[in-house]
Formats: sequence, structure tokens, C-alpha cells
Amino acid sequence: MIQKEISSAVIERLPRYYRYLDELLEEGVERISSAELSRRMSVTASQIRQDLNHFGGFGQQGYGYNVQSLYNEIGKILGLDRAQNMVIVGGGRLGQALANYVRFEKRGFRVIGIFDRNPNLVGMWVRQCQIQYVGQLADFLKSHEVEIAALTIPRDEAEEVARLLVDNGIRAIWNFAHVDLNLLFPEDIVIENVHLSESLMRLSCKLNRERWQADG
Amino acid sequence: MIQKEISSAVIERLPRYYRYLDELLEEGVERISSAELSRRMSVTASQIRQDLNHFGGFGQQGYGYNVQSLYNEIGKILGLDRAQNMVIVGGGRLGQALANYVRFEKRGFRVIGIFDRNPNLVGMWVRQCQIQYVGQLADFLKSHEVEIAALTIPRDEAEEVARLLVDNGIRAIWNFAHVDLNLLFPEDIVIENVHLSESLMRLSCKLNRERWQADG
DNA sequence: TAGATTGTTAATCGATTAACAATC
DNA sequence: TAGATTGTTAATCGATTAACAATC
Repeated sequence: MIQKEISSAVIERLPRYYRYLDELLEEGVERISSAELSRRMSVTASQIRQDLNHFGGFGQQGYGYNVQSLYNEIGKILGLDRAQNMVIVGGGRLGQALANYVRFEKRGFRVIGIFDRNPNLVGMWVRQCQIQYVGQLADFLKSHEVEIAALTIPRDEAEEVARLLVDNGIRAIWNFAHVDLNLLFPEDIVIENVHLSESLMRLSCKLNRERWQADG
Repeated sequence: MIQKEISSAVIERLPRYYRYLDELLEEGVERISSAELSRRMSVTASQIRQDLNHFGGFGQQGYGYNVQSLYNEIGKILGLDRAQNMVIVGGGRLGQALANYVRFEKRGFRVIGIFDRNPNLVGMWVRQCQIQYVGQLADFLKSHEVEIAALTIPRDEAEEVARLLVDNGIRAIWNFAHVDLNLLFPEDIVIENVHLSESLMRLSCKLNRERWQADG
């Protein structure tokens, strides 16, 4: 598997390919051409071929792509071919929602700890985990192999906790707090921001523009 | 306010500007130059000026931008200058998390109904709403003015419910289910997808590439 | 072999950045 | 007026699409 420098535009799209391939597998489809996949996903066949070729020839001329092996290959690129431990910091509803999300487990993500600073939440069972006091987080990270942390706490606390996480070996932060953590850490710490309120604003913005266009 | 055709790349960035302007207001900053803002946000000053100019001259030569008025203007573009009602379909933890999220209210989004098909959840209070049975959704939409619906239900049910929503006047769907609803509806229905599992895969993908680069 | 479909190069399109004249 | 900083045009860069030769 040759990896050229892959643009983030391609990385953005990979999980979506993966999802469609998963659906194809469920349907029992064995092979698919870029043209057929392009119809389903409504992107150009050209783009599909370009994207997949970044990783070396997954396809075969005159045949197309084998769904199962393409699925496996993309899974490897996404790092889904191994179990990955994860902690969740912030045991509120959002943290609980993430912990309960069964599908993550199917992808190899395993929540091994949930932490909160609120004593009312500490001790509560969420799926297979009991919420622990956040003061125990550092020790926990030292004694467990975890690279990924989800951060579902308020903005004000996020930076401090993020530093603690990184200082204790966390390599990737799935950040739901409204701070741009990426500006605070060196490049080799992976940050994926999910800013829900910004997403809602985009929705509202598009809706607003619709109204505009309808008016004028 | 002149509105040229605005690229989605710009719309993507607007909420982030809005957030930074909000922070500046909290700090009591009255004016800011594109250069200074560019430092804070770590984007180019050029991009900021280009972006803001899509909407007509918010700035003033030799002075910069007035934080308060720029904040207000962007707020208008984002449609935050008026109250917007919203229903949540799916009363699980994720739906509850969204309903509880206070900050949305600050932005004018008001959750006026939560629905679920699970009888165990029906009747439960979440913030100011009591979860209702999903069978009552259509009637509710007919008798209330709502344009926005958040969809936090499993993939399999999403399409059917989305059709019901659209048939009953919903104009914008904030979609957390793992389906591309945008492929199913005409262009004037606004869809904003939040695919959390894909977000986590991107995180994992970047982490995976880090490891690669470290190795070889 | 003929047909299908990829891999890959070249052309186009759009978005970002640089530069500078306009103007507060 | 002089200095600062925008608005805006032009240049660059990157990503998407089109086209077609390679090959299964």
C-alpha cells in the first residue's frame, strides 16, 4: 500500500466511501464500478477513481472494484483494523450518548473510561463503564493504553483538560467543546473538532438564504 | 446588505468568525483589523477580507472592523436575529443532549417539542419539554410554526421520518442519522448532516497516518 | 479478441493568497 | 496630511473533472 501525501479533502471523503461500501456488502453486492458507485453517491466517477488511486490500485480494468477488498483496504487506511481504546471526559448527556453508541464498537473503538467533575454523575453506570471522578484521569491514563479522548465538557474547562490529556499520552482529541484546540497543540496531536452549534448555524444560514432567494 | 452568490466554503467559515467576534466582545474589544483577527484565528488576513466582502463593506479603511456591528451583521446572515422553533425527533441521549444545550437558546433556537417512538421515553421531561409519542408529530407540526427539525434516530427510521417532516412543512433537517438525506429531497429542503461516526473515523485516520509517518 | 473499466495525464474550475490602489 | 487598513483585482495554488491510453 503506497501512501502519497493525501490531501485532507480525500480524507474527508473516505468515511463516506466506507459507509457506502458497508451498505453494498449488506446488500450482497460483490463488485462495483466507479460509474455505478458514482450514481449511488452522486459524486463523479472521476473523483472516485482519483481518490482511490491515492492509495494504490484497488481496482481492476474491465472489472471494477471488489467491494469486500475495497472495504477492507479503506478500513485499514482509516485505522479500523485494530481495537482502539478511548476515554470520554465529560459524563453529561453528550458524553453518555457517545458512550452508548454501539456502532463505534463495531468499528473497533472501545470506551474504557468516562470521567466527570460533577459528584452527582460520578458512580453512574453508562453502558459498561462507571463514571469516575476527573481527578483520577491522569492516573487512569498512566495505567491504561489509550490514545483517543473525547472531550464533551464546557468551553472554559476544555483547554486545561486537553493539556492534561496530552501530558498523559493522549494522541488524538475528539473535541466537542467550543474552542479551537488545534491552535494550542503541536501538529502531531490530532484534533478533530465537532462544533455542534456551528453546524446548527450553518443550517440556519442556508435556511435564511433560501428565504432570501424566495423573496427576491 | 448585498448578497452575491456565496460559496459554501464561505458559509462554512462564518460561524467561526461569529464565535471569535463573540469572544472579542466578551473581552471588551471594540475594533479589530483583519491582520489582528488573522493572527487570532490563524487564517490569512486576505481570506478574512475576501470573506467579509461577499456581504458588502463591513469594514472601514484605516480603521478596521467594528466588532459589535460585524458581529450583528454576521448574526443576521446566519439567521440568528430572530427566534426559530425547532423539534427534536429522537429522545435518546443525543436528542436530550441537544435539548439541554443552553447555548442554542442564546442563539435564538427554541426547542418546542421532542418526540420518540419508545414508550419508556414518552412522558419524560427534558428541560422545558415533555417527550411525546412520535405518532403525534404530524399533528404537532400542523399546529405549530416550526421550520427546523433535528433528527437523532437510527438510520433505518430516518428516511421515513424525514419524509413525514418535510410533508408537514419542515424546511430544514439537522440530520444525525447515517443516511445522506440530501440525496432524497429537492434542493430547497436544507439538510445539514452531522455524521459523528465519520468524524471519529477521520480522527482515527489522521492518527493512523501520524503513526505511518513516525515509522517510515 | 472485443468490451469494459481502470489508472493517469491534461484541462478546467474554484478557492486562496498576494498586491496595491482607494479611502478613511 | 500621513498612516493605516480596507476593498478589490490579479496571480497562484489546489482540487475537480474530462479524456483517453493501458489493461484486465
